Amino acid sequence: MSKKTETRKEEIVRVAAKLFKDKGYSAVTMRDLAAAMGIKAASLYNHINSKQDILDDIIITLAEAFTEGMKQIQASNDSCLGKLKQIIALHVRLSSQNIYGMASLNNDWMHLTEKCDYYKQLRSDYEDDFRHILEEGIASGEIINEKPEVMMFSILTTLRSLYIWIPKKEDIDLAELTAALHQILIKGINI
Amino acid sequence: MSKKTETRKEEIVRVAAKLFKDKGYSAVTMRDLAAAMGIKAASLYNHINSKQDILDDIIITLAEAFTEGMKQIQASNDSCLGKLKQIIALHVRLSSQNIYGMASLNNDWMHLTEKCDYYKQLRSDYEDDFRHILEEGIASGEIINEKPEVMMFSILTTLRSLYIWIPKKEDIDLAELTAALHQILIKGINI
DNA sequence: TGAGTAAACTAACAATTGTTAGTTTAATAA
DNA sequence: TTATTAAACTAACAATTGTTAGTTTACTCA
Repeated sequence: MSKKTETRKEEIVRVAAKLFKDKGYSAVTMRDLAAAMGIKAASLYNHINSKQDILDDIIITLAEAFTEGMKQIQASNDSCLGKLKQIIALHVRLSSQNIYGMASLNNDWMHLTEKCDYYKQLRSDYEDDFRHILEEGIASGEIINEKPEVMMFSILTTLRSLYIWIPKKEDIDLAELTAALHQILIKGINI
Repeated sequence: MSKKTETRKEEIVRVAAKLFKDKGYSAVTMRDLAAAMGIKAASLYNHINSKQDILDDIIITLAEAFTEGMKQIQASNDSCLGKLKQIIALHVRLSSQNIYGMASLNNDWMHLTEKCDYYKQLRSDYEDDFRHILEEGIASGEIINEKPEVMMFSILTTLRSLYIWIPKKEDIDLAELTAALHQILIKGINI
């Protein structure tokens, strides 16, 4: 019952994500996708319902994984800085597992239709949780009291963009990357 | 001879950038743009040559402004940390002056055609200059010796994404934002 | 008044879009 | 063998795309 081999539908979604990363959802045609699969466009519809459904699948799956990860971090008894470190690790893990999907998540979420409100709610909740951790850290004296909004924006933007950068750096291992990000994002870069 | 009033063409490019920010270049049609201008699509062609030219205009203008800014920073006698502070100020200034254009620069550069190689060269040179400043800072002991590639990625990603975030924060003034970014990106967020 | 011009218009084009309908192929299970 | 089924195919559709050609409108300046 274990799904060790991917279905044809999963293969299509995976290849689509790759194309979406390079040109964006709108610029990728079903004929482009079919060619990348080695079949004709009409044949895609034996496996998927619509182009829209492919995008929904890619984005919502990832967004829910982030939500799930955040819930586990919240439930941990870690310090605020410890939770931040866990968030960094979460982004490194999910981004490296699904580089192409992360591109759609970041750049093509506005092309969602029925699922768009749901996605925006997940993202907004995630940011609220993140902000809350920072504010707790400020209250407890773990984190400097300097514009938590700018802090969150800076850290989250970096983490959300990891997908751009990870594939270029195959020499660096993920634990090493996580550690470097922790140093740079939390402790700063000056002596 | 001073261009105090914008030409019709400039107005079209400005409105186009606004639309491109929301939906991306590929998803914006010339009929969308015309409707936003209050005219018919064919009328746009009295002022512009093609949809492609609009994107070229938006992106190359901005990319050259960043190149010019970086050249001036390089020419200054500032310390490495001082130059980093100047880079932060440069991004805050250009991003706040052209929020919509920054979206195209970040998300739609791959839809450039003839100008794409030129753009990529400008970007690559900019990153080389940035990396060089960091490496000098490490050599001189101003900056920690921790993976300059990750450092550059983190800082540059945050600065490049300012456009997402600046319009939402009209209460914060730009000098204040620059100062907060300097604290957070350079000095870190922990006590 | 009349010429010139900037900037809009209508109408249409060829190409491309996502998608559907109906059919064929090839492999599997009875 | 025969029946079933997954997955490909061809052909076509209606809508939308960027763009062109030719025309009209309205304002400026001599």
